[in-house]
Amino acid sequence: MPVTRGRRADARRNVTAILDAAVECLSRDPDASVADIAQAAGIGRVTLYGHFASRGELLDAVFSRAMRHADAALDDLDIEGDPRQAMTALIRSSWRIVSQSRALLTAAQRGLPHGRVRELHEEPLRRIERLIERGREQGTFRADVPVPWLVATFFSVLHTAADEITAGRLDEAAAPHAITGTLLAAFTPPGQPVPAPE
Amino acid sequence: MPVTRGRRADARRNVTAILDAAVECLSRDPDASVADIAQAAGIGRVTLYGHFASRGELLDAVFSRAMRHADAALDDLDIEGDPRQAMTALIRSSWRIVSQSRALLTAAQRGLPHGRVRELHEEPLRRIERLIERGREQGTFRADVPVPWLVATFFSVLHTAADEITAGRLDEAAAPHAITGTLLAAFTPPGQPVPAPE
DNA sequence: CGTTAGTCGAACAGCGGTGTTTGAGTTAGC
DNA sequence: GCTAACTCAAACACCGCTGTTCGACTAACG
Repeated sequence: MPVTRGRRADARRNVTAILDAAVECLSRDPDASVADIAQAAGIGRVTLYGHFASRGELLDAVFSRAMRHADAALDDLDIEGDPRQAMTALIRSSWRIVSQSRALLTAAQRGLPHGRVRELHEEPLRRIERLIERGREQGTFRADVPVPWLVATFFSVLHTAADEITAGRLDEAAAPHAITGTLLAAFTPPGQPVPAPE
Repeated sequence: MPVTRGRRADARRNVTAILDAAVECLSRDPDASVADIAQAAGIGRVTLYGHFASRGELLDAVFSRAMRHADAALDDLDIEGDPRQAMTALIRSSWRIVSQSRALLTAAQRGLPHGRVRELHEEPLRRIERLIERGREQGTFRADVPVPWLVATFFSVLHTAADEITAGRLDEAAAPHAITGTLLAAFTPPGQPVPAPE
């Protein structure tokens, strides 16, 4: 019952402590146990179960909170104007978020029911979709492949970059250039020249 | 002890039956248990352990066999000539393989030690690397991002397409066009026009 | 046709996780 | 300062999985 209001102050404090600890633990190990998380939060396992009925419920809460934060961070971003410039900005902001909480995604994909991850991604996803559609109408982005495919490509490239960095095959400093370069090229309509990134 | 020669005929038959069943089970459920696999192979669990000392060893055998098959399938493919055309051909062939055994990869990533999956990917991976390098030297592919990054992009896009199909968001028939279109664009040097796929 | 390699089911031990109960202790809030 | 809300450690039952052992059975191979 993680209702955050009407409860005692220490209870509320504990809920966020659990959530924070969960983020930390799951980022380190996507299979982290409830016991691990409780310990990292500095509370007893029983207390945790007092707030979240099951491991799944906790996972859901953790991930959906992270997505809310991500979406909020994207809120103060100007999506209007030249689609290509807007896209570059959107990529940069998204990259910051993804590169931070990539491990969390793995945990969510492993422990949440099929489709739930996507469901929680819905809002930030629609942002990208809208921008792509606008760019298509103006002829800036390619129209010979479906929009959902371009959206998927967007996410895919970001996550791949994160993976490559963790694997030590991609320099963290070189990532932004590689990502934007790749995505802007992937979005360019056949026949048009690939824009130089940055 | 999966030494395939010098053993009795039924033993050899069983080993391949196990491997086949494992592919089938793990494709359906990446967390399939040893019991599931044994049952699907039509043999006892004990017999399976007679051939593979542990779950991990079985998984390794399954996946490395799959990779050997994949690499062999790529062998009769002409990589010489125009890099762009060669790349298109390589993408098509790789796509056939990936789209078939994508679920297997998930199982391998989950159950094999870190890096082992990549290790087994090494040979087919080098194929792509060589082609990309050749294309760079000729100015056909972009040189402003690292080669390993382009290789990672290659795999990433293929796997994403497979995921999108399973999720029902991408039409199977539309996939090849989307994939080659995206990858050829992503590989194009800044300033050069994006080639029309196919 | 005999020997040996291989198979089989049942049963066991061990592990690590989840989720629950109990009863006593502590802290917030009025 | 009283009470209700909350915390906590320990212990429990339960689950499914892995990997092993046993002894009997059966099929391959020479």
